[in-house]
Amino acid sequence: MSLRRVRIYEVAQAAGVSVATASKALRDTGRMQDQTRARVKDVAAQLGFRPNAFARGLISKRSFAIGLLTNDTYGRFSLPLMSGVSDALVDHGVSVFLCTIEDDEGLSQRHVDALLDKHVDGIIASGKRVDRRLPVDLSKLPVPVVYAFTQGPDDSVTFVSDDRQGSLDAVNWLRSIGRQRIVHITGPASFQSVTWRADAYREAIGNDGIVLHGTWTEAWGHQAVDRLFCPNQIFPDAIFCGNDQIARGAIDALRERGIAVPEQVSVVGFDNWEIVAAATRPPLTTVDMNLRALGREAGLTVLEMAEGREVAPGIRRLPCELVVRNSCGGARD
Amino acid sequence: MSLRRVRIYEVAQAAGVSVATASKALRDTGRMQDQTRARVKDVAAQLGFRPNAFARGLISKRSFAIGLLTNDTYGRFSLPLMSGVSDALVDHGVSVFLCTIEDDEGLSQRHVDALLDKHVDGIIASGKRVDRRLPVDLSKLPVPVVYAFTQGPDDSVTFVSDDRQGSLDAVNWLRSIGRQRIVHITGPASFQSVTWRADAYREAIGNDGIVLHGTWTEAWGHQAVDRLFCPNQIFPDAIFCGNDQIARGAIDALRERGIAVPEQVSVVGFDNWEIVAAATRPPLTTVDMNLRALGREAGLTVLEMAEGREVAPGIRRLPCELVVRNSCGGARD
DNA sequence: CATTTTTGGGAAAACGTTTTCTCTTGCGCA
DNA sequence: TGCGCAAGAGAAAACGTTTTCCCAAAAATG
Repeated sequence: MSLRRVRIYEVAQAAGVSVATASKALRDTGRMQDQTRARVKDVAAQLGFRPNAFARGLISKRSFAIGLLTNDTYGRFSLPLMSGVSDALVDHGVSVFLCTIEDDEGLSQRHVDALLDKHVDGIIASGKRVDRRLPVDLSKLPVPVVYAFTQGPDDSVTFVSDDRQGSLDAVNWLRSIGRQRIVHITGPASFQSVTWRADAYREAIGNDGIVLHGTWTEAWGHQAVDRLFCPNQIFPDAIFCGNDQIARGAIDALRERGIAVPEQVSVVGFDNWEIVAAATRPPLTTVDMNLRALGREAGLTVLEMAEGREVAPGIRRLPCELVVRNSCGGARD
Repeated sequence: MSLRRVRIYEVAQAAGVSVATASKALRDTGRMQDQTRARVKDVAAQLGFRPNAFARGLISKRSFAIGLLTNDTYGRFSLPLMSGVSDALVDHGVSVFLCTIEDDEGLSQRHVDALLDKHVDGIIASGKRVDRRLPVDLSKLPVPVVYAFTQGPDDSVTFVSDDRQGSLDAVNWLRSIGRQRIVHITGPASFQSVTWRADAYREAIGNDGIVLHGTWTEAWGHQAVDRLFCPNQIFPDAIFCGNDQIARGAIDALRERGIAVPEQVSVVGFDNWEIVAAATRPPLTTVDMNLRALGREAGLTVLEMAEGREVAPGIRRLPCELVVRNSCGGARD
């Protein structure tokens, strides 16, 4: 390992110009003959010159690094987000520090301190719950902060998915394939996203409907089906589930009762968590929150702010997308 | 945002010493009266002085950042690993760049270039498969590299889990609770880990046993059970599965056939993928590869190398751990 | 008391860029 | 011919530390 790195000084010498001219040639600034510029660039490429980030940062105050803070240890939400951020930024030469802080205030602070010490160009705060804050105050940092899939202060730039639109799409899809008695099995009422999704469900079916609250687990999906499909009752012909795990539990329960999915009952999930959605039998039609896209937007936005452009605060809702598999029947036109 | 950062110059002034003395006081080097040192430190703390990482790096050539490269987009393996790395290093002031490179050579190269440009102190290469290499050559980089859960060159420092020991533990546990007819349902024979686990299985039961190869899916677990439990046959009384998804498929299939788990058949998985292992009914007893510990070791090792200490190349196998839940019956003493 | 050694601390160089001046040269124009 | 101006390029300052000398005073030594 360790070939000595070549400095701009060497490039300048080899090209027969001064260091100043070499720098200007490479950065496309200053005035000089096109020929000179080309020659310097050639030499630099040949020598494999890569400017020293420390020296450059010392002057420009930019590190081309950002931090992604998350309390989602499991990566359910933060990984697609991260992937989007990274995607959007790698071509700008920006790398991403991932810091998982699991609701520990001390740990969070240490991570944030480490990020600030390294002069990150910005921070993206993200979480596993859109209606909770991270256990650390990022509001008076010397770098720009954007929030994605977590709650920020009032005047912050925040990206979330449009749960209402996603839910409307899901329920309307069920209606469009002829389903009439659609119920909603979902998570704890204390979650903001539960409210959004349930409200949209009611809005789409045009009446109060049936909303069952429980936990975010397969077990609850099971149990809810047991409750809905007891004898001497008119059975639902479709279930809109608050997440994919509930949907999977529901589908398993339906199969155990000999009720055919999707022939007799259609099931839609929420999250498009591949590992769950692809393993259900039949594979699950579900709402994808487009977290990668969310990450991309968040990444580009924090970069803009780092470059000094003003960004209006507010909540940006990015559209969800219904991913049609086989748990509903019908076929999207 | 943006309170001007205080420079060491201001600290020196406020403490009535020179910049040189201030630096030495803070870094615990040089010679001076204890009282002077204490005073400088006090003032620095009071002013909230944080040394500029660019200036420092320019001299020390250290960034206190490392890169974690992985092609495991889904994070199944890389997230626990990352978590361990980060854990071990955050208290050394080191942050971790996460780069997911999904088997794309160009993308990999861009990420690696970005890391080198930032003068990372080291790189940890990791993957989703222990017998595959990343699509990029890290062998002649100017920074130390360690490999974790992926294959490196022959003379590299590599960390993997001890699949043999983990498998022996699992099968011996089944034997210790009285199981006699133990079969092994696992993934494609082309995987190194499949071979390790199957060999250990055979070693533990002392004969050839029954090994069924298929895919890493629930569907295969299902199917394999269908094949094993056809009438007019002596049924196995335990299944050692190559991963948790297969185990889940198997358990579901057993339940559908009215075979009681764990009363009639014990099932053990591999991976301890919480989301699967905790959702099976009953919850799955399974082998945990201790990826966090793996990450911790890899992190500390790459740091040692960054600090210039020699580390002997070779493959380090870290122990697995059997996590006992309810899919086997019995109870560990 | 004279010399050497140690102690405490400062001046300045170094790290590798970018950027702001400044300088020379050549050219157009009256 | 003399003047102004633009083009092209370089010298040097700046960024904020760390580190290497160096120096004066104090202490130890003979």
